[in-house]
Amino acid sequence: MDFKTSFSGIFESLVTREPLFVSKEVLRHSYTPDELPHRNKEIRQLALILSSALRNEESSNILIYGKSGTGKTIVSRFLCKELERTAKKMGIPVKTAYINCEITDTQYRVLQNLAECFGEKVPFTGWPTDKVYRTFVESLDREHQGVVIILDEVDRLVQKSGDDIIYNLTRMNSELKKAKISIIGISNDLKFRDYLDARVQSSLSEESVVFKPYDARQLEDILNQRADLAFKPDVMDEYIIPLCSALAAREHGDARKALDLLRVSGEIAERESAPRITEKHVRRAKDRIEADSIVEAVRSLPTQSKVLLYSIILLEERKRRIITTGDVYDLYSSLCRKTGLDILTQRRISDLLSELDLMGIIDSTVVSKGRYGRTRQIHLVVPLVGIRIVLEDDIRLNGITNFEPPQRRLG
DNA sequence: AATCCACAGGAAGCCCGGGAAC
DNA sequence: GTTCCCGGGCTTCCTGTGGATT
Repeated sequence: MDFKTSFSGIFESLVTREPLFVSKEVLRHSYTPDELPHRNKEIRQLALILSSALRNEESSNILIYGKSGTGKTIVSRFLCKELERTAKKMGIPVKTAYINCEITDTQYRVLQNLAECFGEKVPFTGWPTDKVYRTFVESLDREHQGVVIILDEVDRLVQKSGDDIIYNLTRMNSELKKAKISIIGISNDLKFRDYLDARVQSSLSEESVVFKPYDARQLEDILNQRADLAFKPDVMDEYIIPLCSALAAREHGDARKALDLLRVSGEIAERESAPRITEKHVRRAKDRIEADSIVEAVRSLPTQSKVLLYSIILLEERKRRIITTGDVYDLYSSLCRKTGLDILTQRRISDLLSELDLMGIIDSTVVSKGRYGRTRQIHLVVPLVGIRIVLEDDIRLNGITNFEPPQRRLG
């Protein structure tokens, strides 16, 4: 390689390049714009329900359904902000709390988080749950106030820890003397209601609002609105936004994906010092977003899952026949012996495989092979080479690279 | 029709680290 | 220090199962 030609002028190009962005923040998920296109109906519907908090009345609990990237979270947060602002102007005490149940996914932690939102100090573990509950109730009831609690991804919480928390929260009003509480549950799962106990079902979804996926044209409006703020004028071809919208619309109208796509396209173009964003950048952005999320997911896997995944890769490379749970477990065990790691039971491995399946790293289907039993058929759905490198990067997996798996007798 | 394989996946309970309260 | 709680990772034990084989 000729260093003189390849690197000469590198600083000039960095200094003189014109950034395409005015503000990248506008394209991030955390940004809440002043206007939310194509959600007027839902906003009005929800505002009507929540407005009773401003009249110091008990307001209904609400369940919001919709797939990811349909604006559920952003609309709820927007409304809470507005509610608090209006209440402050009117001199009415209203407080809102937002909890993401994907992270806060046990009864204890939800209550602990809520208590902390209201200024209580509760350790993240140690107390009996009912004590945390009491602390929270007392903290709420110290003054007359309306309280709105958003439980985002509430389906995850119920799936993991049952619906006791929801039951307790919805029942809380009968215990409160001064404060009034209402709950907004947000769920990605449209069938979520069916998993709930009948009592909880009726009390949580006194009102329900469905957020339909955006279609390509609506996504375009959203992107246009943000792009005006995010980019300098005239930095992209006019079909870039329709393209991003169309690509995202194919994936059930996920606005978040559309925004990511636009932002990353811009970043790629900027890094190349391109004067404009073109289709080429969008295509590349799409590939990169997909690859990055896989690599990140694999990198953050616990060691045991990494070894497990590594054995799937080795088997996949041999391509002898369809991979089953038993095959993977055999190879996994010998890898563990070689590295000195504990060998987990097949039961546990079965769960880890389900997790990998859920993450979309492998694809597995349970099939029955008659006399030859019931098992999972497994295959990798991510690029083999890429994740192999990520796995071999892990120091703890040292010593298993270039591992020759023992031949397994054929069944 | 009965059998049997190779697991899937539920239930219960253990162990550990983290923490509070006494 | 002892005793209590919580949650996560894990094991043990278990029942269930679809269809080829007997």
